[in-house]
Amino acid sequence: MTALHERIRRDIESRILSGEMMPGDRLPIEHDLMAEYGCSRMTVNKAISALAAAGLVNRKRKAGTFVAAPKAHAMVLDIPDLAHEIQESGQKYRYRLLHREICNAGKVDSSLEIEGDVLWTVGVHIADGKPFAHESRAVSLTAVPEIDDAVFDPDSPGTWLLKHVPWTEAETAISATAVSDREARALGVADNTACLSLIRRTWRSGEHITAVRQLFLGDSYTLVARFGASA
Amino acid sequence: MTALHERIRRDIESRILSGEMMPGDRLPIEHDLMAEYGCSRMTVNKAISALAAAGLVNRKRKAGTFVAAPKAHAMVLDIPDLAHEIQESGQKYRYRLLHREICNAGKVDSSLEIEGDVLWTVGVHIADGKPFAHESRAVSLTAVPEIDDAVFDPDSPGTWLLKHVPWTEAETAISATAVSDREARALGVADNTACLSLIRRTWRSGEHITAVRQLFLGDSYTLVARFGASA
DNA sequence: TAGTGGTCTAGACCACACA
DNA sequence: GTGTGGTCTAGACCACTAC
Repeated sequence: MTALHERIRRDIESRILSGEMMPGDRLPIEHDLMAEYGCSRMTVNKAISALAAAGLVNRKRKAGTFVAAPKAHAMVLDIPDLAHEIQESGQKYRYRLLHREICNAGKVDSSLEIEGDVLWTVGVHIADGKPFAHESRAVSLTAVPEIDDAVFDPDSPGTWLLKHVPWTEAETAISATAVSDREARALGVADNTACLSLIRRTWRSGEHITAVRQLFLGDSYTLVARFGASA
Repeated sequence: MTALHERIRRDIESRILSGEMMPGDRLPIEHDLMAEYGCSRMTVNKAISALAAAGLVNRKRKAGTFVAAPKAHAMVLDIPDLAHEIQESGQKYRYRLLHREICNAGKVDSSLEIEGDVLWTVGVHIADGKPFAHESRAVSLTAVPEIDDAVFDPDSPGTWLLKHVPWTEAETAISATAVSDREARALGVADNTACLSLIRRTWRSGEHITAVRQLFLGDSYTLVARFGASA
């Protein structure tokens, strides 16, 4: 038994997603939907408000409720967790630490855009013995002083951070780049191979916690973003 | 004057996003929030339900409402519209059609994964006279027969489709690749330059409308996905 | 079993935008 | 003015589940 407001929402949503109702079409007014479903206005309002929050419809006083034009930007991007993803597919995951150093952020890859004293780590993510991704990470020692005591060979610094330091904001920048010679060696590929570069920065109440740059081989890793098909 | 339920939602949201409340912490029960804000239970419920819908809290009967652990996957990806983006930055946008053909989908780049008879177009997006992105697109003639009459030199096929054929579902796959010699010539770059590849497919009520593969120079184009900072 | 959220009602007044 | 959504109330009963 699904809730009535949920049934109303799905009814209308499916009419929109199926193309039966086109962008710009006007929905019945709340009063008519009350009659149609035999319920109170609050229930109808809850259903339509949910659609409005999801961006499927626009509501205007006096004018009514209209099917919105789908927005191509603002898709939902699924960024899988490396260790989890690999283990799910039945492969054996491991992180291999290549470099670890306490230093000033100025010494680290400038694309990470972090400041102050940091713990800088470089390593590779390995699936069934095969290098899968290269990672260069800086963790702010001001924000996370206790990370100095952590050990990173079975688990990656990312896993350690997830367990110990919750973040409240994150940003991921995606671009393509050719691997440098050092990175190519670590990954076991030819120089200048095309790689997908993910730079992720996380904050906690405005304070920068960590920045990481991960390189994936271009032909073996794909990110997918979706819009629609919420059913 | 903001609505009361909105004020309650923001109050609690800011306590979570600031890190004042940690994942796992329990929120006050609805009855206590009623007293705190001097309102009815429906109003409190609307505020907390919105937080639950946004994934910031988890609600459990008998147990209470708890701050959720932030999910790294499911970030919001902003995919800018090419023509719009370029014109906003004060540059002059143009699309140059390189190839146009009615053919069977089998002849087109297999990565587009489309079937049946299609209109296949290849072209480049140009900003201030400089090639910016390479595009190969297939449009289903079954779904959009009228596209045969369209002209694509001032506007791109994507722009035409946006105006004429609303879609209901979309998927974007992001990867990195080295450009082929033909693509490199069209873009005016060296062979094997690392590029960001976006493959987007759109549907309308389950029917495949179009698939497009766009290549961007790796060092001049970045996608950004965000989590948090909803204020 | 009892505490908590999930849902719903039948009203009410207000704010806005179009006529 | 008038029609539409925006918000809110003061209850009610139910469903789940941790205790």
